[in-house]
Amino acid sequence: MKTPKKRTVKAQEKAMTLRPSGTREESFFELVYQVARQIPKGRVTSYGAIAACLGTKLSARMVGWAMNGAHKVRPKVPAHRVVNRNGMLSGRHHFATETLMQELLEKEGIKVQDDQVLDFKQHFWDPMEQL
DNA sequence: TTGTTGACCTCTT
DNA sequence: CAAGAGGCCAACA
Repeated sequence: MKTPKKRTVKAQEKAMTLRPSGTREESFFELVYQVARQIPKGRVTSYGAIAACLGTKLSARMVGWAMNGAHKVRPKVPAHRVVNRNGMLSGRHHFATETLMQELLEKEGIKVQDDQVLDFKQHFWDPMEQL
């Protein structure tokens, strides 16, 4: 019996390539992207909400990391509609321009001030509501 | 190969 | 009420 606690790179790669369950390329990232794409215009959500929708609210960090390549995947993922639990534009620094996120949100009808979404609760969109 | 970091969230002291 | 630590998964050095 080999202690499975030790996850070697090979094991990870194997899990990603073989997929014992049968799933092919549905990794955490893909799920995040799909959920983020379902965000309606003029609405915003939080990383934790997406993570919770996937079943692992503890992996909220991964959601943010997934957004790191959001602009690389196609179709593009509206990462600007995703903010933290406080409604703060924590990821604005990672966009092409720091104001891009705010501009996009304002363009969709969302008011942002002080890197914070006004009426965040009002514009909040729950992924579980659609899924 | 291992170790550290990362656009977070929640609990505990 | 505020601050600190823990935990998740994946990519980078």
